[in-house]
Amino acid sequence: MRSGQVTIKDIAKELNISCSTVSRALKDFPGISPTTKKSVVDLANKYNYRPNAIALSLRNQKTNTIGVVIPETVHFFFSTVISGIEDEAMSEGYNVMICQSRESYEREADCIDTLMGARVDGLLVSISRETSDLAHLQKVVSEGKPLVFFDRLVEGMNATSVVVDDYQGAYDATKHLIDQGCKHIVHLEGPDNLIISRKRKEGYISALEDHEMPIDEGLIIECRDGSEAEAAKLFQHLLESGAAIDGVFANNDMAALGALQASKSSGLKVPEDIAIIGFSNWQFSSLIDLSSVEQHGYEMGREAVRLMFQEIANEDESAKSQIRILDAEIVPRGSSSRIA
Amino acid sequence: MRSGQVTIKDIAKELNISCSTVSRALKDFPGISPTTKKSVVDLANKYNYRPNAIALSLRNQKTNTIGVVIPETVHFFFSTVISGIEDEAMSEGYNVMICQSRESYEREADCIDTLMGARVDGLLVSISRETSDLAHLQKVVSEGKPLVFFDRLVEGMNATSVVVDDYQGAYDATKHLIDQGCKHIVHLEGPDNLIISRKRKEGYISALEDHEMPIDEGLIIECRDGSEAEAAKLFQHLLESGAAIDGVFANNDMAALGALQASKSSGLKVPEDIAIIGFSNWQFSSLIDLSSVEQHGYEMGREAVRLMFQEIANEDESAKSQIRILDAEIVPRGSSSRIA
DNA sequence: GCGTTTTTTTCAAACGTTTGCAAGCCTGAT
DNA sequence: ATCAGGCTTGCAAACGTTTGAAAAAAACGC
Repeated sequence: MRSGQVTIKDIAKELNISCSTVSRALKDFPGISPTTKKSVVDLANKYNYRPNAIALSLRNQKTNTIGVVIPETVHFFFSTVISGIEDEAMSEGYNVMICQSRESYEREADCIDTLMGARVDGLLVSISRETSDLAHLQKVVSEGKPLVFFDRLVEGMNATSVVVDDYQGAYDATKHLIDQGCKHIVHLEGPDNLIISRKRKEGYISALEDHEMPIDEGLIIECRDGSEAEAAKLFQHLLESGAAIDGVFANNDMAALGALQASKSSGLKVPEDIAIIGFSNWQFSSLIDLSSVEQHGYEMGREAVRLMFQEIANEDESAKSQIRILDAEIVPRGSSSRIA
Repeated sequence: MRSGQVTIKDIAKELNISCSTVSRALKDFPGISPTTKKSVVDLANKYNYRPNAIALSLRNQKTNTIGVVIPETVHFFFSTVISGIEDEAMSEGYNVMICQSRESYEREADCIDTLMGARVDGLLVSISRETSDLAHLQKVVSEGKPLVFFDRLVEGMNATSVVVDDYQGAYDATKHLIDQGCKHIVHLEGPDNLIISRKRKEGYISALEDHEMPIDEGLIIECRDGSEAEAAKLFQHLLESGAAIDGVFANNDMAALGALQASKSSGLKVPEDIAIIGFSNWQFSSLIDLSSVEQHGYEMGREAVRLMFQEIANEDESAKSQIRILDAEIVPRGSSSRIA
């Protein structure tokens, strides 16, 4: 018995027939005698034969694998997206190969190189924070490989993308606070170089304008690293300055948590004195009853794969470069709900 | 220009030389004239040549890919393990292919089939909750494919495994509560059919015994689905029964959170009236200042890959079937720390 | 100019699979 | 007998790469 897994050759040799016959017998091709077919199938089962996907890929020039480049898998949101990607891909008989860029440009380029070397049938990419040079991505499309971006929109390249509507989510979140009676709403803003941060800020401002509320630049605070501690410190500072505040819309749930902690330690009641809502609906948010905005990561993953399949199927350029914008959905919880 | 990526053949044709020459030129083989080498390398760069990993795999009978079968990627712990797996694998030039069993036996078998078909060089498996029949795994080892289990130990198969020391972690957690002065410690137990639940319960009991404290079966409560709501309800019930309780060691952080909420809503102060510690050190635990036990998932992932490489390298059976037990480490936080 | 060595290049096979085409065999009609 | 026609099977090439062995080309000594 040979060491590795059984191949068509092994079966052919043992039955003294040709590989062609075995191959055809295994896939119900017409023109194979029932006797032969049975003996082949029996032996294949006995030896637990599995077609060698590598050989198939080489022959068919198709790996049935899609590559995913993502900043981090440990982030709850991204792992949710991956889940959606896997489910949708698996249901179509595709495998998924994941690489983490760790928010590094260099690693991202490496990942793409590796996946291109593995001859994946398409690439799903959420670019790293560092990435501004797009040469490595241009190469991908110039070689005719389907490419779909998700979550993070890439400016300066017209490729198919799936993103969540940050503007609308932010607008709704802010409007929700207004509906709860908030008059002085702080925005804990994300890093200015990210598109999502800007979109969310715009949504916040538009909501205020639409409700004829003043925009107070002093109530917009940038949280650069987006950590809980940073937000808590900055927000505490703001409270101590004596500003009248009764609502917070944070760029992410971590920052919202920071605001929550600062509020409580300042003796303010949530949501009575101050209503708080975050963004992203992290797992912990439901646990601590923090209102947030759901980004539907799972659905985003599935949609990205669906668009990918469209690109793989359509040789023509017709379906290219569309941008799918998914709705963000506010999830009101205890931290912001004053009205029963 | 042909559609797909450039191959050695393309380069050979364009330069009117043979594939062999191109291949050797690209990898600094001796016996290639400098002129030829230069022209080949230049053209390869120009066309952005990348060796076809599929073809290489077929030829070398080695895919440089390891397969991972895991119940869920969205669990924080598992995604941490994956992170470790990826880092260690990548550093050795390996790719990782991940399949989720979704805690289903059938899907698990499917995953393994797929990965075997993809001819991964080795398999890393954390079995599903449903799995009791081990035939699909036996097949893997009988075909000589390296197999390493992680996190969930498999009884009845002697394969290499990496697990965390649940017993010791539970012992330390319980001892920690005792050290904080707790006299009546509840254990919120996990489902009895899981080995980890039993180990943790044993650790809890041993710690009590070693400190000459009575084992009160009434203080051991089974939380079957391990949700926060379930734990809160059961614990609330226990409190209302008037039992004297001043400490809780929960099988996982979700249950611990349930106990925390029930305690607070009953007007008990944490940690003064009741000290609480969970298990797994989920991401939210640090955020809500819940004490827990860290399982070092990242390290577990790396270690699993290291053992895998050992198995791939060692043809002999010498290094087989070892069990690596990683230390669990208690992370004391506000929910249990009475002593400053 | 010819034999000999050295340098450079090519050939061919292999990895596992599929598939168009050709070939073998058998049956029955002429 | 011969041949058409239908079943069944085999051959060979292809996918992209590597590599031992052989061949070709160049360089050298005389």
